[in-house]
Amino acid sequence: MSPKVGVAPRRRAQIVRATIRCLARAGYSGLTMKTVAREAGVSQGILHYYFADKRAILVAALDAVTADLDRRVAAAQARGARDARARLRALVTACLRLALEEREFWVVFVEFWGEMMHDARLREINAALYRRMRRQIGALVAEGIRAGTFRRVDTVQAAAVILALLDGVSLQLTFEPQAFSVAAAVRVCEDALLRYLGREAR
Amino acid sequence: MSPKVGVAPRRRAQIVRATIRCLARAGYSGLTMKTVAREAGVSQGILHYYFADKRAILVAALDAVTADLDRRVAAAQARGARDARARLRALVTACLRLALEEREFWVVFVEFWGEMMHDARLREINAALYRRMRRQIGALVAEGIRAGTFRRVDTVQAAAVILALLDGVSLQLTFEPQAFSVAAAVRVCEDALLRYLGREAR
DNA sequence: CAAAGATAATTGGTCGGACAACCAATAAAA
DNA sequence: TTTTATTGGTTGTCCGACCAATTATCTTTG
Repeated sequence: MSPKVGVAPRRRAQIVRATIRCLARAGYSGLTMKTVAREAGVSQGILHYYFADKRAILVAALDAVTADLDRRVAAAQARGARDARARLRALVTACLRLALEEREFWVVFVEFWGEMMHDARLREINAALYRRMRRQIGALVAEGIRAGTFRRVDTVQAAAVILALLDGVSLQLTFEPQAFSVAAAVRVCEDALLRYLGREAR
Repeated sequence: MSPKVGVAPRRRAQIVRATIRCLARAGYSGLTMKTVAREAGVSQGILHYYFADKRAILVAALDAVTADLDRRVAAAQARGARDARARLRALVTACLRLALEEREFWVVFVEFWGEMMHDARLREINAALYRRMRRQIGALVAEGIRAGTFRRVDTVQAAAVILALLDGVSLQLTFEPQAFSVAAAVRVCEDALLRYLGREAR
């Protein structure tokens, strides 16, 4: 299909990054091969040299976005404190900041949700990301339980709940940024989660 | 622009409903005036008689979907028990069932999220829906507080948190229906919310 | 190590098709 | 008979895909 050596990987990445920028700027419906080619600074024909068709570029773009998303989350975890509660706060902050301040990636991610409804391949990429996220969050919760910080909650359920809350709050932050500040959102989320996970009511 | 009497309102509604069905089936990117016209059983020319352009149809469609969404939620509230806790459960159940069983509306709603990023008019319609939902949920929480069922939480924050949780869980239900059943999702949500709102740990 | 040959990379341009928008003609309703 | 409603067909535009031709980059070999 496409070469595996030489400049190929770099070109592919260049095209994918250009696609993400175009998506962030004009949206899914405004995405054309022409604008992508111009954004990447290459000719239109080359897009079909590196990708079978437009859809293949989209799949690669979602792959790149999801990879970037959990790379960022992992980074936030790495430099977080050892304490489970502090690491949970770090994760929450990282996710919410991403939604409001790194608009490009979050916008593209939300745009893909609509397409996933009608494309199993995109859906699977997203499902894999969510499995990784839930596993990571679940491990964090389990750690807190072992340390006696959190109550003995079902870690699988807790991971789903926490991820859901983050997605939902991120959405509200994105659509109504004037209604909530990131700091306030982090505080609210943390408060809600500590109450959900806490061993006793404050 | 478009007539306000005669068959006009019915035709407009007919076109909008056809648009929603097409969106649910083929997605935003697969939506064409031709398919909408065929789905509505009218000619293509008439779409431009009742709507200025394609975008206007989309705006009307989002209007219809949001109106339907909070009509359904309100209905679930109306036949719910008087008790705040039971009404919260009814609201949670209604929202989650909507996401999984009334796929048509939920799919279309999620598809619009992507477009909202690039269209202020769509964004405003959505923001209005969310304000109504939060107001409704906030009132429910306030009622629970007055009755002594819930702790003295900030009702505005609580409404945002509850709505966020519902959106997030609905998304996971939609993309990975095999991973969660509706019943389980309702149970998990209710457990999480009661712990969040409860006056003391169980 | 350099010329030659092979392969990879890139271009500009073309093509059929489909799209949104428009309109002239006409049927139905008031 | 005037207004409202509807049609079928037309139009110009733009899209994704494709391709022939050209250049750059490796590989082999004399």
